[in-house]
Formats: sequence, structure tokens, C-alpha cells
Amino acid sequence: MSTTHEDLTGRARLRDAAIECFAARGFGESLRAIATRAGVSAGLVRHHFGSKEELRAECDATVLKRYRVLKVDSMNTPPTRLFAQLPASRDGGVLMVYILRSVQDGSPAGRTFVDNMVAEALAFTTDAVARGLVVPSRNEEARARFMVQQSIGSMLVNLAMRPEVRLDDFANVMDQYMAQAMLPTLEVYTEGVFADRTYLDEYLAYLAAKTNPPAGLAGEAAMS
Amino acid sequence: MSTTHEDLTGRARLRDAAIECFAARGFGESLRAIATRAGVSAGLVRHHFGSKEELRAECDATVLKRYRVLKVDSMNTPPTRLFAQLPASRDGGVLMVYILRSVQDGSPAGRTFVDNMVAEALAFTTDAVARGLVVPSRNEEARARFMVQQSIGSMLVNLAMRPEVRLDDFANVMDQYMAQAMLPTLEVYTEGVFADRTYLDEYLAYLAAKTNPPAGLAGEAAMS
DNA sequence: CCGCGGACTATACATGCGAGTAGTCTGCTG
DNA sequence: CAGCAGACTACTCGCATGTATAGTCCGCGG
Repeated sequence: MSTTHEDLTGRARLRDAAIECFAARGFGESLRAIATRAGVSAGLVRHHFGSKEELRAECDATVLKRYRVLKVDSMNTPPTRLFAQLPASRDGGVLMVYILRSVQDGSPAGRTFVDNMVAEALAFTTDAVARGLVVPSRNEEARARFMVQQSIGSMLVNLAMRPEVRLDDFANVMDQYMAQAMLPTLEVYTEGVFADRTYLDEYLAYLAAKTNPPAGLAGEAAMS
Repeated sequence: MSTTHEDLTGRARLRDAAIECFAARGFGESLRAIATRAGVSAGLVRHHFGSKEELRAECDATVLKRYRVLKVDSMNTPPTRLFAQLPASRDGGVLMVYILRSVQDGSPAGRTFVDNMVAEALAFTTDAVARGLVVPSRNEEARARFMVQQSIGSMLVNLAMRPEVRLDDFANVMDQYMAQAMLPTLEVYTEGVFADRTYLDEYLAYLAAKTNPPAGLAGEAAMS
């Protein structure tokens, strides 16, 4: 939905063109390229936004807003699958890639996106744990953050590996990713990877020894 | 080891300075900054390497070589822990961050690094599966690739989230990451996330239905 | 002592960028 | 019709970067 029309005001056209350019080619894309894509001149950016930075800020805000809308939509309509509802459509794909680029870029906006997702994931998992659907963790917040970092990160790496993301196939790219990531994800998440608990128990013992140093042992003097 | 000395030939000094600059600030770092860090002038880059591209190619090759050395070292000496041997030292940290930046950058070198790690991971896991240490997968290659993408990716996201990586604390950054990622990693890998097999079995059924279309069902016409 | 060659510097391009300025076109309002 | 305001364009400026050129310094073999 939203913006298939071409009869938008110049400001909105410029913003949407910038979102697609940023998603497709990264935030290094020049104002001239963005303006060309929007069918206007480069100087107009300044007229409407003042600077490239402000343009991007508006793009960030718009993407976050639309992401939230898509999120609640996908939460309401089909509660079938756990992941992958987001990038189903083309619009969702653009949003997802834009978010990935923000994270890749290391910008504050990227942090905002990630923090948002972590909060959502934490709420989701704590609820799912309470309902017995998900195994509890010794540190729910750390697990939620880690899993979000893994999810975003694996998509990011996958995206970065492709020689060039065609401007149009955002949805296609995400679909391909899902096709090759879904099976391993589900395997690891339901069956685990290690056949026994040795590594985990050893690490837990290590942690316990570090926080509760047993009397009679010296030498652990990593000051921090 | 390797390069704490300052009495290296100009070419090597320049290369090592470039590796550190690229790792610390990304590949956009200017030749002048690199030259300044190496204590020489910018024109010398051209004299020794011809272009920035060739400088970077040499950095890529050097990093890959040193990474392999560190890898086999850590494989031989302490077979205690499974992960995290790599970025123990400062040198390892620089290498790791350089590799992360290469992946982030989307360069062919990044692909090389990842493919390398995937091959290593695949060899490792198949062996571990044979020895009963790791749960088998329905597609070992896909799982290995996915797990590498997740590992690299989560580090990448974590790195990108930090406001600025100090030039010196490469090892510190990696240590911090390990401290916060180790517990969730081990939990997920040994205990899984989902409490039951529903999602996995549903997806497997979906896959089976897609590859072996049961007669008498139409409507699945997603051509690709 | 000569002088030759390579490491190295200083400086000058050429390019692409964001930012800034001035001016044109268009539509609405009185 | 007058004229004003805002959307929009064409052009210029300053800056940073990679690249290229000319020249300097120094050690080593004759």
C-alpha cells in the first residue's frame, strides 16, 4: 500500500525516493542520484529538508513508523509463523533492507531499530516462556538481545555477500534468505547443536567461580 | 607477536598501518591518514602499491594469512573451549575486526573470509557429528553457512552498535562481546529455544509438500 | 669522488560531493 | 489583472579525496 502513486507532493516523493536509494545502495548515495530518482533537481533537497542529514533523519523516522505499522499488522492477521512475516511484501522488504543498512552503517538510527526489536523480542519471549512455548533462559534480556543481533546480523551478512541488490527485488532477496535460513534456524532452535551439556555446564561453573570466588584460590586478579 | 617493532621497511609499516586504520575506522579511511599513522607521506602509498585498491588487496591477503596462522595455533595449543580462541590477543582482535569490516563492506575479500570460515565450520561439525558431539542436521552445509553468518553477523551488529571503537582496545571489544554472548550462545546451542517440535515439524511438512506435491492439490503456483 | 637508483616528500591536478545563491515558473488571492 | 509566495532549477563554491608528477635525500658500488 502507501506509495504506489506518483502524484505525491515533492517533499514526499523525495523522501520515498531517498528511502529506496538508501536501501538499495547505502547511505553514501548522492543527493543528485536521489533527486534524479524522484524526478526533481538536487537543489530541491535543500529547499525542503535543509541538508542531507535532515533528509535522512526524516527517512529514519518514516521507516520506523512504517515498520511499526507492518509489525502490528502482521501480529494481528496471521499468527501462524513466528518469523518472516515482515519482509513478505515489497514494502516490507524495502523497510527491512533500510533497517539492515542503518545497522550496517552504525548510525544512531540503527541502534534505535535494534533496541526496538530487542524490546519486542524480550516481551515476546517472556510471554512465550510463561506459556511454556519457549525454554526459559538464565538471562532473558541477554538472550533476547543476542538473538536479535544474530537474526539481524545473519541477514546483514547474507545481504552483504550478494554482489548487488537489484533495486526492485527487495522482496525477492528476503525470500531467498528465508528459504535458506529457515531450516537451520528451526533445527537449531528446537534441537540445539551440542549433543550434551558439557560446554554449558563448564561455562556456568566458570561463571559461578568468577562471581563467587571460592576461598583458598588466588590468581584470578583480572581487575576491571 | 609479528609487528610490535617500529624498524620495519616502509612498505610493511604502511601495510600494517593500513590494516589497523581499516579495522579501526573502515575502508573509507584516507590514504593521508594511513600514511600519517605509518609516519610517512601519502605519496609513498603510490610508490609502493600503485593505488589504494592494491594496498587494500595486500592488506586482505596479509590478514587472511595471519588469520590462518592464528587459527591453527589456537587449534593446536588449547583444545579446551570451542569458540573465542581467536580474538584473545590484540593482534587477533585487529584481525577479527578487519574481517568484520570486510564483510560489512561487502567486498570480495569479505566473501573469501566467510567462505573460508564456512568450510572450516563444515569440516569441524561433520567431524563432531561423527563423534557424537554435535546433533546432526538435515543439511550440514546450510547449517554451517547459517551458523557462520549468525556468528559473524552478531559480532558485526554488536560492533556497529558501539559509538566508536577505540583504536587500541580491539581485544577489549572482542572480550566484551564474548562476555555477553557466551551464555546465550551456549544456552541456545545446548538447550534450544522452542519447547516443542511443532514449528520444525510443520516446516518440514511444508518442505515435503513443496518438493513432493501430493496429487490432487492445486494452487501452489509460486513460479521461480 | 662520482653518480646512480630507490625510498621518500611536496605539490599539483581532476573529480565528486554537500552546501549555498540567485533566479524562474506556477498557481492562488485580492 | 496584479503580485506575492512557494515549489523548483541552474549554477557556483569550498572541501576532501585518490591520482599523478617533479624533485630531494641517502646509501652503495665503481
